[in-house]
Amino acid sequence: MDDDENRPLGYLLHRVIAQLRAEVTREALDPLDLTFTQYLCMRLLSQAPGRSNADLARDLFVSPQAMNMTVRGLQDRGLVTRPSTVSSGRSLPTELTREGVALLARTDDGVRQAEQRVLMPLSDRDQRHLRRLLAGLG
Amino acid sequence: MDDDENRPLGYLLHRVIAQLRAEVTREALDPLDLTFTQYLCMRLLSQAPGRSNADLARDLFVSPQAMNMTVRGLQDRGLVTRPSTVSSGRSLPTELTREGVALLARTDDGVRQAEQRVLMPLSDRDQRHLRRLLAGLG
DNA sequence: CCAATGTCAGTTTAACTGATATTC
DNA sequence: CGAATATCAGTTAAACTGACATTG
Repeated sequence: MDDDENRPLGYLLHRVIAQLRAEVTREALDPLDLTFTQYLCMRLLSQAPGRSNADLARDLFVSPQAMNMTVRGLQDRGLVTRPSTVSSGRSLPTELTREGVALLARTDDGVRQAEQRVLMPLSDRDQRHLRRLLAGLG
Repeated sequence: MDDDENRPLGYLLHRVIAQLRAEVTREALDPLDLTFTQYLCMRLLSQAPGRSNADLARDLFVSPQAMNMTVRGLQDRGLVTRPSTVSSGRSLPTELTREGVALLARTDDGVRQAEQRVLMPLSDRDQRHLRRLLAGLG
C-alpha cells in the first residue's frame, strides 16, 4: 500500500498544480483576460528577455506551434513585441512591452494570495525549501 | 529581476509537471493505452478504494463531469468496477478490478524511470525531502 | 544539403459550463 | 425543499501532428 512518500511524484505534483492553476486563473488572470499559458510566457520573458519562440517552447515543454499561438495572442494585444524581420537568421527575439511589464505587475498580488492559500499547510521554512528544490529542477 | 527563489511557484511547478507528464506518458502509459488522467485516477483508487466519482473529482481538482468520462473509459475496459445501482444514495463506490491492479503494476517501472530522469538534478536526500513537502500539501 | 526557425492548417485531448434526474 | 450525486450535451482551451518556406 502507498504511504505518502511513496506515492508517485506525478500524482503529488498534479494535485498541487491543478489547485494552484485554478486559483491563480480565477483570482489573478481572468480579471485581466490572460490565460495561464500567456501568464507563464510573460513571466518567462520578464526573467529572460529576447527569447525566441523556439526558445520559449523548449523552456515550457510545449511545441513551437503552440507557443507561437500564445505569443501571437500577446503580440496582438501589444503586451510583447518582436521584430518582423531580422538582419541575420529566422529567430525573432521577443520581449515584453511597457504595457506587458505593467500588466504582469498587476498579476502579482493575486498570484501571491493564491499561492499562499495553496502553501498554507507548510511552514515558512518549508515553503522556502520547496521553492529552492523546484528551482533546482529548472 | 527574479532570482530563482522569487519566481512564482506556478511557474516552477508547471515546468516540472510538464516535463514529467510528457516523459511518463510516452514511456509508461502510451504502450498500455492509458492517458495521464486515467493513470492518476487508478493510482488514487489503488490508495483509496471505494471512492465515488465526486470524491475522485475533488481529490484531483477537476469537475465531476470530467472525472466521470475518465472513470467511464476505465470501466469500459474492465479496469475499474462500480455497481450500477446501490441500496442507499446515488454515490457509486468505484474500485480497481484485478485487471486494473495488474495493469497499474505494469506502469511502475516506466514511471519510476521517468521520475528518476526528471529528479536527476537533486540528491537522494533532496528528492525525499521534495516528496515529503509535496505530500504535505495533499 | 542539412538543421533550425517560424508558421499555416487540421486534429485531438481533456478540461469546462449548463441542464436534468435521482436520492437522502 | 435543499444538498449531493451522476450524467446528458455542447463548448472551449490548449495542446498535438503534418507540411512547407526561409535562412545560415
